[in-house]
Amino acid sequence: MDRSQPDHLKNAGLKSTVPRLKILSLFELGQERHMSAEDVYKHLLASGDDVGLATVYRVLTQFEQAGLLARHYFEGGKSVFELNHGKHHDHIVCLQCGHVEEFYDAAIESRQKKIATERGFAVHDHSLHIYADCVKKNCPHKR
Amino acid sequence: MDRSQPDHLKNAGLKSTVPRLKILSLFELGQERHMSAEDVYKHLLASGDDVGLATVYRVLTQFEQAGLLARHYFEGGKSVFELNHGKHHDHIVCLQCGHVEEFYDAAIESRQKKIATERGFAVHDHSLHIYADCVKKNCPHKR
DNA sequence: TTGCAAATGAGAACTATTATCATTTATAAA
DNA sequence: TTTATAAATGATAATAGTTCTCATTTGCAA
Ligand SMILES: [Mn+2]
Ligand SMILES: [Mn+2]
Ligand SMILES: [Zn+2]
Ligand SMILES: [Zn+2]
Repeated sequence: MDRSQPDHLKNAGLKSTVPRLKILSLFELGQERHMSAEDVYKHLLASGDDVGLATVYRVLTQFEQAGLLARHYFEGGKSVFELNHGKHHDHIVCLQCGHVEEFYDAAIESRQKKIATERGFAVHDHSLHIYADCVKKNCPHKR
Repeated sequence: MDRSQPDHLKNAGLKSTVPRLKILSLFELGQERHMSAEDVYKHLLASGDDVGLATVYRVLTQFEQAGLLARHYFEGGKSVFELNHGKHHDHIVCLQCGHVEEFYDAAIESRQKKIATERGFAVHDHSLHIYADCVKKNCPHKR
């Protein structure tokens, strides 16, 4: 059986407050999969929920630490977050329209691990971002 | 025959000014390979050369656009620069000591291109950063 | 209900970077 | 060589993203 949002928070050791529930459902409703703090803040404002920007930042970081969200650092400085479904993947970011596409390649993953291990590193994590233009599709995701 | 620094600048369409020459030789002397704007600024101060911080930022960006330097966005927000020797490579960053190690893997590179192309993207560039602890070496590169 | 640690919100502070603009400088013409 | 001038510089203001501070509010357990 599915668990409710308050349970998700409780399991993460976070008490279920109004701002946390609102932010979590924003991601779970899946309107937009990858969102910056500012994106989240604006979505909340737009739906009449007034949550402080500082709270948005705090909650996003807490959710990341609790494993509910994953944070990515794309070019452009601001971090973006997405629901953490436990499946690691990498990203292609379209430089024209900002569209983000996900991929996973077992061969790339294993070569990375091999390379780092051979050199005496214990891998924590990695990021692989491909910056490109979605030419064939003629950028259907204008922003 | 090797070309002088002023020639490097001239070839890049940049006139050879004192700050530009100082910044270029800082990278060419190779004391530190990967440097942030702040790193460059501090090195210059330390050697008695007073170049404005704004100039450091401007020159680094110009050198990047001219192809003299490559810029990387590691986690932590600040960009780092290194001499662009024309050979693309990726990075392993030690989370303990900050040491940066470089690698190149043809298999990873070609899989990336294949994946992006199959999905209709024209790749501009990519970044692959592995974040790790250099355990075997017991972090010999303390910062 | 009440108690209170935890969470929140408003705004200050901070960090990295870019913009503004008066002054200086590299270079090319005279 | 001077000189003209467009480009470059440096001080500092401004901006963007994010974190910190602290007085007030709130979830929740007794
Ligand atoms: Mn994703
Ligand atoms: Mn490098
Ligand atoms: Zn990956
Ligand atoms: Zn690569």
